[in-house]
Amino acid sequence: MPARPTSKPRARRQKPEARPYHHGDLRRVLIDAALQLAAEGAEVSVREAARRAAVSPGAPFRHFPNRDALMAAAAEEAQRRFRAEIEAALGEAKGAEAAADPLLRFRAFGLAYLRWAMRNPAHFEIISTGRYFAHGSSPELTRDNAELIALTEQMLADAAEQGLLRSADLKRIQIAGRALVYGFARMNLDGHFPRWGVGKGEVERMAEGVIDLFISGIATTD
Amino acid sequence: MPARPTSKPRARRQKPEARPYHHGDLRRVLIDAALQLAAEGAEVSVREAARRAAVSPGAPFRHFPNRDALMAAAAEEAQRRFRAEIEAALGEAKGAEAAADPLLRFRAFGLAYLRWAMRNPAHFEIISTGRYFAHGSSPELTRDNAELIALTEQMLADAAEQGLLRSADLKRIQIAGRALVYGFARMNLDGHFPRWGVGKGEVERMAEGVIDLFISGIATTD
DNA sequence: ACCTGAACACCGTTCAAGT
DNA sequence: ACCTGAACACCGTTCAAGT
Repeated sequence: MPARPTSKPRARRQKPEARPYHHGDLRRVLIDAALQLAAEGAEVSVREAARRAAVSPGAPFRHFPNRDALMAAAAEEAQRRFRAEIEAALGEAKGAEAAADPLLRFRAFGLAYLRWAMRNPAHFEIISTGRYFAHGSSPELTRDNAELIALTEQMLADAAEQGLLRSADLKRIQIAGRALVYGFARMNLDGHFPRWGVGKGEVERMAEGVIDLFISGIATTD
Repeated sequence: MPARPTSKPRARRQKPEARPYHHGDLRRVLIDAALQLAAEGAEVSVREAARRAAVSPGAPFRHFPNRDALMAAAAEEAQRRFRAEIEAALGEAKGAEAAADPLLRFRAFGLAYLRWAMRNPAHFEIISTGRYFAHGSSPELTRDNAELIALTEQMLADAAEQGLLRSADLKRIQIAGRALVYGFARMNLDGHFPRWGVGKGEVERMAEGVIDLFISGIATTD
């Protein structure tokens, strides 16, 4: 949408985007600024977000009680994007033979998870770290997360029903799978891969390899 | 060691612990303060460490060029303790049948890794996170880490030689194993376990279960 | 109803001055 | 050689005052 500088000065409400911000959706703008800052590898500070929104240092506190609340809101937004991509990937996988094979869907899930984490490390961190804010205090984050957990739980239950799993301890498999995938994502984030001899270009291939290793480990051998 | 307040005032060097600090090994004291702060769940700040050492805010900068250097020094100390515990655990395992079975040693390694991480989460974070400082800038951390990596590498090579592994891709197994164990430790650290229905008391048992699941997945079935 | 701008208590870091 | 204490530029947060 182009700006509309030709509108009369003092335009009445209707479209409150005549001047840059000042009256725009500051909340939204602050969240976007926070995500941008993180993506740039910078520390996310309320003041810098305010600066980018061209408002005074105190203005953000009219929309968020404190810094953690801003981070939580940013995390909610990032999680929304994360989820959208995972569900899109699962949607694609559904068309193929994956519809019948729950372990292929499990694989597609893990792959989508890692691909997003590899490509959006800073946003992934905001979602998953426990440092910035109490994850449990956001109902949206809690619900979203529970739904993703339920999704993989169902895949494993289906797999078990079809006799595809060597072990009946689904909870253990699920947590091991999540630890694997979360650990891989965090190794990337925390800069561990150089010392493991995994170069930038190999990371996504290695992600796939590691997922396949895990799945072949839990699957019945036939 | 008890203090020696009976020594003459103005005691010559020899034992520079007559007065609390002020001339003691401030560097050491600051590192310990940083580790204590982390263990208490507080933010580690140079100023607070200085306060605990009863020195002025500028004093630490005579021993560390900046905050990151203090964090790196704290990480080196934590890594030393971490390594000591892992090697002790491997030493014990060596007596038993584990000496002959490289996968049992691999298991003992993973268990010791997770046990330490579960019991010292804040120190584990200082070691492993990439945020506080550039891990590669500390030769000691780099060397220590490389040695631990070489250790597990050797275990897997032995296992492969004895025909205990289903796959010949040792690098992939090694990275998957590390991702599993690192991810589990971080899930604990980042407060994920409540939402996965893993209670405080179950975490260590689950750690064991997850390691066993992984090993049974990579081992030849016989 | 929302924003400004000054203020406060923090923090990392520097630097002259002290011993 | 090492530490103090004041200073500076930041940050989160509050609050009176403006529109």
